[in-house]
Amino acid sequence: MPKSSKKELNREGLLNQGVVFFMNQGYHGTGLQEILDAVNVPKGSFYNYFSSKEEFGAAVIQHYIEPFISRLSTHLQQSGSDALGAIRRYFDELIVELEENKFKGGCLLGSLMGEIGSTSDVCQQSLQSAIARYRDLLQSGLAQAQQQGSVRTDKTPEEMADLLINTWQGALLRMQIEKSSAPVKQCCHDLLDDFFIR
Amino acid sequence: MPKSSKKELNREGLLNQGVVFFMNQGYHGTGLQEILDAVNVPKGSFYNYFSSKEEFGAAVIQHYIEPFISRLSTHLQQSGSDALGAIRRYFDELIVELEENKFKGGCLLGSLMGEIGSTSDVCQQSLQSAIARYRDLLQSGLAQAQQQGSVRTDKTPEEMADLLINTWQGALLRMQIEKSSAPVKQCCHDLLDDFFIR
DNA sequence: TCATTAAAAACGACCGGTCGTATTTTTAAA
DNA sequence: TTTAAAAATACGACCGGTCGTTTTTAATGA
Repeated sequence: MPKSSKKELNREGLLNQGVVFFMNQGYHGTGLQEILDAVNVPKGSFYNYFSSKEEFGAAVIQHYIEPFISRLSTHLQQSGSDALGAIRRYFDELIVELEENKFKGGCLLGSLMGEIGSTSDVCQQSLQSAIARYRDLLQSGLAQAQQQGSVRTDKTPEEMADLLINTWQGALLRMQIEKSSAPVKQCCHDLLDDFFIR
Repeated sequence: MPKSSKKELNREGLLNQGVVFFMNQGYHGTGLQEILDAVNVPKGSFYNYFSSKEEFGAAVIQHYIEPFISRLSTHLQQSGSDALGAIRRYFDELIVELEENKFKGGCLLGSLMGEIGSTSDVCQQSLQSAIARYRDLLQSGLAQAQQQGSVRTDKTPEEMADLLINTWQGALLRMQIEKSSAPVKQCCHDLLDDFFIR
């Protein structure tokens, strides 16, 4: 086995487990040891992969958002003349997975925004860029939908993308403590089937 | 000074500082010692006031929501025939204060929902009841506004109250990392000046 | 052989919580 | 009303453990 790929494999494993633990227990609620044990990486080796827990956190954030961007991007590319439908189907997919996970977790970005968004500059910047990338993609999808006539044009795509992201985040928090998918479903219905339509 | 009130005073001080620290640094990011030092209460005395950090957290949550409920309640009572205006003015007030605080903090409920909403049963229940109380009040205000003809009646007050709370929470998270009041302003405008009106 | 990297061991600081004890407050009997 | 017993509170030292990080040693590759 090539040595360089094993290191990359370990790094990937750390990031994956970082997502899981940070999501379930929060940033300060998760010790490096837990993550390291889950990937069988010695504690002393951690700093060969990341320079600090904070930098690790920032990397986890970027690692977390990637699949969401690529999935939404795929949906948008597939459905040529129905961008709004693509967005609907994308969120419906997410809701199904949330239900499968019994409403544990929610969104790592939302949780970390509240926990360390104001205290860690490094993570704050990572959160900023992650959300900006996500927002830009959603915005382009809504712009498509506007051109296709399925979404109101008296609001900018940016405004609607921000509103959708923010409401989704709030609904995810709510879902966690209500242990119900009603908030996220309501969120999608209110915005995608009503407010965004004119 | 009556001695019995000193205990109540200490307890109150602990709760107040608990709100501040939990909001700025999160639950796991805040040590009891920090809070105790801020109120000049010895470590050993803490457990005369609260049985554990977790129970303390649950109490802090209830302590936090109280002023918001009474403030919104006051606004609703004052403006007899303009419940929607009362809600608008209430949130406008909050926005001003958020700007004064330079967007540090946000909402304790939102932060704690993400951080410990899934791990601490005690705090989860406290969050549930706090939000339910807040939601019920907002719901009654929206119902008034419906009867007054200023809010659409094809959606239930409960649905709109939930949507407003969730969007507000998400916007507060967003505000923290963007260091701008634009998200919360947008949230109020989109819902209170558009979506709720028909 | 000698740099470079992985891993083990150790670091001090701090965590939430407990302990014994001193002091105060409450209760109830005298 | 006084007094004794009991319950509650105040307090700081201290518990075992874990935190994130650093230093030191072992292994590896050129």
